[in-house]
Amino acid sequence: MDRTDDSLIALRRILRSTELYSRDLALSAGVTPAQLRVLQIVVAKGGSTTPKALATQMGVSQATVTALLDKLQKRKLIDRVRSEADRRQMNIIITDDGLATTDSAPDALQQRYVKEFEKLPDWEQAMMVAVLERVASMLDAGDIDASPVLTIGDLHTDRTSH
Amino acid sequence: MDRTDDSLIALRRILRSTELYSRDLALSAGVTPAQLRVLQIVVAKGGSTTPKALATQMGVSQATVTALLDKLQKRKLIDRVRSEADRRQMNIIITDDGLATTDSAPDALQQRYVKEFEKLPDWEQAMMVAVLERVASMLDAGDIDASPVLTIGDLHTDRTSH
DNA sequence: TCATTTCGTTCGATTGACTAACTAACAACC
DNA sequence: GGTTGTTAGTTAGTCAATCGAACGAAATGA
Repeated sequence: MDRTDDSLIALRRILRSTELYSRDLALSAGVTPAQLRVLQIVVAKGGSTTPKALATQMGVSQATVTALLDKLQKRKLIDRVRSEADRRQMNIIITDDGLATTDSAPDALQQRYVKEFEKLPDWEQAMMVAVLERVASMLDAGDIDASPVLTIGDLHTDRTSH
Repeated sequence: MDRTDDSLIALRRILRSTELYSRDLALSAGVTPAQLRVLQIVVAKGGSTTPKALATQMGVSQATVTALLDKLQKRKLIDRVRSEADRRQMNIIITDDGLATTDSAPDALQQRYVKEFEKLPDWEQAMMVAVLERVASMLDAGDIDASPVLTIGDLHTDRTSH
């Protein structure tokens, strides 16, 4: 029918697959999706960060982050340590149990996607990156700064997509 | 430069934008995302359907649908009418106010995306569709029932395959 | 110094989701 | 008919995630 519809349908499939995976991954890791996201961000930041940074990156309020951290701390997946440099800040530290939890998240989405992506010829990879970035910029409001860590997998890079 | 990371980052930006927009969208229509999604499905079904059908399509329990319908009915966006054919069933009928709500839902994400997409030259549209469908199939488990309505609520649809 | 801002938390509320238990209606069957 | 089982929807109770508002403690700056 229409190319616009085709592209919307494909986009929707992408969104839905990702969401479904993220739920399954979180549940099989024994935490909720939001909690797993927190753990993954802390890991991506090198094992420690602050509630403020988490709230910004996740796009939720500090109050929400506090609630999530309460649950994670109660289960000993993270620790809170007051910062020496700025005593208003709390350092959120991932524990060994927390690391084990993120490690045990199978992350099937990333594995499958990455595996298939890397099988593609060079020109096709380049084309896909170009198109995805174009779509992202078409959707991106511009006032969005945080690049959230979803359950697609860890990225070595830590950019704030502009 | 790592193309795999670049593509994952772009994907995350896409997911992120969609998620943020879906919130604003529903709020500016004066209903919550889940409630808007109920209204949209009822409209898509021709203005009337049953709670059971809604629950199936949304991938949530009937109890959840009942709670959503309670709120929508209290605001006179839908009506409940007991079926004559099978008196166990309720027909969920959208009201004029409900129709007005779905019509006024700006759906900024889709509108902006569509507007920009349709400005692109033909070959570029074709390339984008091809890439998006490829990504979708790389992510997709295989079960699809995608419509060209891009709302985040659809992410919870139809988890029968998991 | 003192006002302002920032950081994190607490509190109260709402939304959306679940399960379990219930009522009402239909469908078979003997 | 009456009994049994299934299906549709609701009710009740619970929980996670989220928000805004109000707060105390700490840093900043005029």
